[in-house]
Amino acid sequence: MSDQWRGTALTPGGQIHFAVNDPSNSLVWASYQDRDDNLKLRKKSTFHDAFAEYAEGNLSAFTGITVEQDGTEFSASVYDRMREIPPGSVETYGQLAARAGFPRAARAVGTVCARNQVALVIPCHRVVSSNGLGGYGYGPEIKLELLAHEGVDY
DNA sequence: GTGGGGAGCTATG
DNA sequence: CATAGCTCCCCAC
Repeated sequence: MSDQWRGTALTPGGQIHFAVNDPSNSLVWASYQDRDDNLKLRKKSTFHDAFAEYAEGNLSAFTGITVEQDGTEFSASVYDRMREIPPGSVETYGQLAARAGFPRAARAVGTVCARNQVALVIPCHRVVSSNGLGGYGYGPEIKLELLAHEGVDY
């Protein structure tokens, strides 16, 4: 905690708050819902730039940034596969589970998504259910806004 | 189209 | 061990 800092940025889904681990220069938290920590605030960084670029339409602005998030092998694999989904397209929970090596673990993908600490950069919003939009931690409106921004209508 | 039930896999208490 | 979760599929109405 002591070697982290925080920032905010405006994205299509609204104001996002994030935290960066300083030594590793990696994103450890990003959320549309603010939290109460006492990290020092920074106003400029490559992370701010990436969010701004994304908002301006460079949908691949996050490819260069590294993310750190604890979890199991399964969740790590799910997050990896998720980042491979190109902006502008979506994949179902089931398809993602299959690519992660567990064809019947669609629901487990949902659980992992629900506990994702790094919204937007780990693109849970690109994972939809087989019969519709599926859920989203910050509400379906934000999920739809993000997809619309990426050129997907749902 | 609706609704119920169960399979299946992980995460958390 | 039990239960919940951003699911899926199938089978009846």
